[in-house]
Amino acid sequence: MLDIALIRENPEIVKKSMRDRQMSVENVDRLLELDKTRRELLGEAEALKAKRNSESKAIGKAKDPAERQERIAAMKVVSDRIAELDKQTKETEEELKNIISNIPNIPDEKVPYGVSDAENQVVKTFGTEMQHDFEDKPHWDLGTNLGIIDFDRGTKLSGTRFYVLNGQGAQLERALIAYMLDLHKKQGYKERYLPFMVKGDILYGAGQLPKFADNLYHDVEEDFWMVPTAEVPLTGLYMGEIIDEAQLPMRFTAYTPCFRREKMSAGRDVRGIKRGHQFDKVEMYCYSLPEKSEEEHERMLDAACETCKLLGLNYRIIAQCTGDLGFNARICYDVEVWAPGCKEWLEVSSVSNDWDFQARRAQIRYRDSESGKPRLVHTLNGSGLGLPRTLISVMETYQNPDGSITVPDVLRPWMGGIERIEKED
RNA sequence: GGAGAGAUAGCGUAGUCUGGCCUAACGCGCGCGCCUGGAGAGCGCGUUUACCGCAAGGUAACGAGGGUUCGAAUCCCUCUCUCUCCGCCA
Repeated sequence: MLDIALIRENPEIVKKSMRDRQMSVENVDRLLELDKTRRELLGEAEALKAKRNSESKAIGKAKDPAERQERIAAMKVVSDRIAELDKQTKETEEELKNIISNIPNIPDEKVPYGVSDAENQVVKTFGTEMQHDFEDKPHWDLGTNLGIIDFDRGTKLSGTRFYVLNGQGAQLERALIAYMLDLHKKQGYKERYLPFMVKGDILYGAGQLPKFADNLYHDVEEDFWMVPTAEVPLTGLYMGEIIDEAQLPMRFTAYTPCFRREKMSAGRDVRGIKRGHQFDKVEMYCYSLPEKSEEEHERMLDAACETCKLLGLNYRIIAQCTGDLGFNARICYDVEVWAPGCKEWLEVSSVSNDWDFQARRAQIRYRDSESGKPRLVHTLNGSGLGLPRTLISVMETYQNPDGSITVPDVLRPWMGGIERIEKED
């Protein structure tokens, strides 16, 4: 959420940011109108409340019954007017909140302008669009042939876009999770094991509601929401709190499955495990001092890249353009890994600095040691990494001519020391 | 799922029966000052947040939301969470 004062004073900056994001801006004028109305209503209501408070005290002290009755009757009129004003204020604030909740963060000046993800910019490439000197197979063939991915039984259990990992496939998934968590721990991120279902207000605080409700799974009976990313509970951890300045930065890492409804178009990303309604992810998150958040952003991007590098994958860094930038983000870099079998770059991480945008919505503050006043923290989040696509890249990058898969060195401790995944009996 | 007890400021608690002197006492913690060679003890002062306003100042918040009332921490309703006991369960 943006600061209403900022919108009031610089509506053109907000409008430009929304145009850059290819959004319509007419709501901004309505918002300014509501803001003005709200302050007028408050002014009148508060003056009347001041009068009522003092007069009510006086009534309490008044002895003469006739005088009391007279003053009570007079105050009744005032109270009715206050009730009316409060009602109008509430309605105004509801509409205002509804609009401001849907205004996205303002892109950083470093974010390149672009209409869609087609205009994202490659910042740096590490490695190549490599191909083996034999015919590269896509992971769905590799996985099916080795018996480590079972698409049919996944569909049987849960429908389209679900799959089952078998044996060493399952173990490889588990190994990747453990490897990533341990790596991020070394990088200074503290591990958390979190609930996979959260309450609605946590999703609101993280910026997922109300705008993205139709991408979420919701248990109506108990009003639980399945997390679409660990970012949501990681934001919720300190929602509404005032953090001791000495505690910052607070860096966390967590594994969770992610649940997304993804009303996907038929025919797009249908093969393999690239996009599903449930997938594993290891996330990084940071609560930062405002002055340090750019530094933390670099640090987090490095942490995500190091994961790819140590796995021996070919990867590149992409700067999201204004048209692709996520709602909460002020600036965001994607990390993509090369998959020689599918012959495409796969997004495995988005590393965003949300600035104070998410913190304002979730009311996450710290006490500034100099002024003694609470100030909003900056929050950052980044995948480290998304599992299925990392698994794809590992399988396809490390495939051998006979269809087996060499286990990357760094994963072997979690794979019982085996060097190669071969067809199981 | 059943029965009961609770939720007040950083923490612990008083106030609720009997509405007004309660934005709210007290203790602990924390901060500043005095005292001290230094520390402690002691003493004094201070210690929530948001919103409106140039300011003076004002308004709001006692788990959340609604209601009654001139006036609600206090009375009524709904909900959430915590604890204890019983039941059930991986």
